[in-house]
Amino acid sequence: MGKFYVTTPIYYVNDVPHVGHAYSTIAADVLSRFYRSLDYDVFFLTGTDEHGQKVAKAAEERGLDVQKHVDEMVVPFKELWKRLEIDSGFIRTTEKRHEIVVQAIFEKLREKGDIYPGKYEGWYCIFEETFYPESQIEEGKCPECSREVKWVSEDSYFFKTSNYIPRLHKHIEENPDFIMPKSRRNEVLSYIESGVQDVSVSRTAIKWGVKVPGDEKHVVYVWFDALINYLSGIGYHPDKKKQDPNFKKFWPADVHIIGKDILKFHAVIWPAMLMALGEDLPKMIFAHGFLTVGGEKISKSRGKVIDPNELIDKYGADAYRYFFMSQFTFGLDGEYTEETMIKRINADLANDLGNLVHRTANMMKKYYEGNVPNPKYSQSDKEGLTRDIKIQINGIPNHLKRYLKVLDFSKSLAAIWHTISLLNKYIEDMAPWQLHKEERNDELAKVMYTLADGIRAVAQFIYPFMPQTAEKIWKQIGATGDLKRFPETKPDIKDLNDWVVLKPGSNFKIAEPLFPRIEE
RNA sequence: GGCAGUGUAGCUCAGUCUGGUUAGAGCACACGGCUCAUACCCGUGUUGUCAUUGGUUCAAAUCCAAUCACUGCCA
Repeated sequence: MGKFYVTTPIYYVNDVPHVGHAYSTIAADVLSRFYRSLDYDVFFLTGTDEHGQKVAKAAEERGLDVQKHVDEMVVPFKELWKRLEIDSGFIRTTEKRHEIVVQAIFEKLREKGDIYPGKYEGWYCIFEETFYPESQIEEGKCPECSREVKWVSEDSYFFKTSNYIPRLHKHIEENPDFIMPKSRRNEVLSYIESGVQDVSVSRTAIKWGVKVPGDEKHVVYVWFDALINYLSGIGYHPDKKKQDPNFKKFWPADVHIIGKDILKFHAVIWPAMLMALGEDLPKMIFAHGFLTVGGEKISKSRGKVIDPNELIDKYGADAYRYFFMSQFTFGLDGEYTEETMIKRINADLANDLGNLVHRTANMMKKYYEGNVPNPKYSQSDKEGLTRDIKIQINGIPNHLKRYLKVLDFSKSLAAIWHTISLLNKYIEDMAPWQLHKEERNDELAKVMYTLADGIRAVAQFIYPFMPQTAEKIWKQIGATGDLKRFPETKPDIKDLNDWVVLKPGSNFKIAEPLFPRIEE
């Protein structure tokens, strides 16, 4: 089977984790679980970016040793990922395994002449850790954060980004899926067509960072340092003899999930670095949109930070995951309100999914003491509602493969929810309570089995999105197979009797509703 | 200032590339049905000058032009 390597950005530890961080990370986790369930060998990497001026300053303000400070700051991230059922590898840029690789890469590129010494002069914003051209500066203020900028002149190493731009341009043109969505791809194309300067990759004014080998008054620029995590996290080393076998197995990355704000670093500088190293480029860089509140970007300075922990406390991890994956188109901005979240939880999770499982459980108890009956599908089931259900379920795996290939999470969930609606409608149309009253036992057994097995399929479909709920359902319906093995599409449905997956006799229990309705 | 994108039902959006049956979905709302269920589910229905104006065409939400509003990237 194939391999799949997915990454999120590594998050800057100066922030407390917010919904934006969780958004990228959940998306990556869904992909990672999905491909695992298809039997791919999956590596999912997230982590934290812990170097840079801002971090050192924050530590100083707290009167703490910087390493100690970052050791503390990383904790809320790890805890949040645990709560959200994020199943990933984790890298910190202050780890030895990372720093060694950064230095080795720096050294290799310097020997190659791709990194050369020079002088950097310009307006610099300490907060953003970015230089800005004269034209963007108004009244000495940073165009991003409006803090004061300083004129800085310092020795610096430069990376010959410009060398690789023609090749990069060609690569982007020839690989339409390299930068997604398309609007971002156009942005990058027009940006590199306007001319790209070599980037400064070291600082002398900063101490907290990876030391430049052989020139220790320099520290490696945070972005150069940070991007390398995608390699160091899977055991890369420029010296092939020092590489971990994992690297060969997983590189190139199948998708880097990023926010649209860091597109240029990932779509221009990063590929240039990889070309300089002679490594393959990632297959896809997907820049998702921002979550907005009141139409504005969520930001600390505007006081619009939303703490994921609060929402998880109130609604649970799976409802959280479901809401953010279903509500927004991944490449576009999306407006967040808690009211919408409550609506979606009630309508989709409580009414549709939760109630489907619950009502089925009740009938199963009433008619069969909770033991899933053995169906006898007959000739007449070659058409009609039961077959419709089977066909619908049979189509889902391919839908999901197609949608998730382009990171369309909301369409994926919509397809699954369409199945859930059909199952609810199936109950209505077949009216098991009538069949029971009239003692049409064969028909009743067939309907109840179809429901139970339909729920089994739904549990497997939602597993990548809502692992806890899938587990709960799996247990509740008494399934014994592997929940985490994605059901494959059957090429042909000739005889429904060939399609008995959930074992008849399984004990389908009544349990607490999966998602209680939220009353406002 | 340059380039790009967006503007469709009360809300969130699909449809636009490759013009062509009465413009769709979900939510919300109204009515009806059902009763196994978490007052749930099922059915039916309402609402749209498809941003504006003009053009091309037998035919435009879809193509073209201009305008307005908002957004992004660059300067």
